[in-house]
Amino acid sequence: MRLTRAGEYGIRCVLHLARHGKGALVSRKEIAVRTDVPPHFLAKIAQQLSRAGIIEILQGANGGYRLLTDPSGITLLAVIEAIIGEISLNDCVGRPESCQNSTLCTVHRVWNKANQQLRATLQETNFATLASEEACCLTPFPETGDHKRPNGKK
Amino acid sequence: MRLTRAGEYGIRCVLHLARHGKGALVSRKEIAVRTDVPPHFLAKIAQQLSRAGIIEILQGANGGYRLLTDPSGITLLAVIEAIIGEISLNDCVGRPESCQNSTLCTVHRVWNKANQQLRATLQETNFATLASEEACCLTPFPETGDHKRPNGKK
DNA sequence: TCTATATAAGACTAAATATATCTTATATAT
DNA sequence: ATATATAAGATATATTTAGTCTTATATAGA
Repeated sequence: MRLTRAGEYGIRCVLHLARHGKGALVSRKEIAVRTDVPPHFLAKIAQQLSRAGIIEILQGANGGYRLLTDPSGITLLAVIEAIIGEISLNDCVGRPESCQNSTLCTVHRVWNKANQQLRATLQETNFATLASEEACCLTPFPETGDHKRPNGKK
Repeated sequence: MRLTRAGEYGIRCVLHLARHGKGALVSRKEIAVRTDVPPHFLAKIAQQLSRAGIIEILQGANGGYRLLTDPSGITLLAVIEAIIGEISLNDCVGRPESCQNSTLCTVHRVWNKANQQLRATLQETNFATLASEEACCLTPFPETGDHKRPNGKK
């Protein structure tokens, strides 16, 4: 498991849409600017959210994105997994062939427990709650628009 | 957070040592073969475990590694964080300057909660327990010794 | 129907990270 | 002294992630 930039951006996107409520159409450009996500990158993320049934994409002039369901029915888990796939903390790298019986492996049991807990926690949170509170990952106003990679670590 | 190969290898290494008990000296070569970890890579990992005070490294002829403390006092969390640093699910990428007040941000609160849970779960597990049970990540007998990257996904 | 505007989709580039190896140096038992 | 074992850092390679660019498609409105 790793919350990639794409996953983070997906959360921002849905959070922004959630503040407009279910069905409200918001242009990709507005979302991109307000959430500080590169427009083309946002397009990809939106496609994944669309395939997951979370948003609807409207093409053409005056197009944009909108939530298909009420924010209260959209969990943090659903959004994240729409982007990065099902969360799994333990990749069981190196020796997958011998890991079929992972119920026998004590190490994997721990990882699996942790994994379940993590997914449960993320599932408890919905975007109605998130949108009603403060978030530091949405800009109140347009930004400079530069998207050089920060070289922050980890 | 991501359990890298190095982290996985670190667990295997300590698990193998734990089966020999505190203070028992095991050569790097033996560990490398039995845990299927490239010897030079193991050396690096061992250095991190050593700096973390988990193992002691003995140089010279008949050298090797050994646990400094009883396996029951070594947690899964300690080993993992010795290798990959403190676990953090949320990198808060993109906008670290505005994330100082993460207590205000509802999204971060969720991540932080999940993060605490995860670390707690990994801390509950010690290597005496792990070593007493079956594990699928240790080979009973020496392997071929080839270390091509598996191209398994995710 | 034409034009402007908006997104779709995939190729492509660049950067960061992870993984593994190689070389030279150092320590220790015999 | 010598053989054996690990230390430490440089280097190479692969993979993944992040972001951009180009061409195609869809829609509203003149």
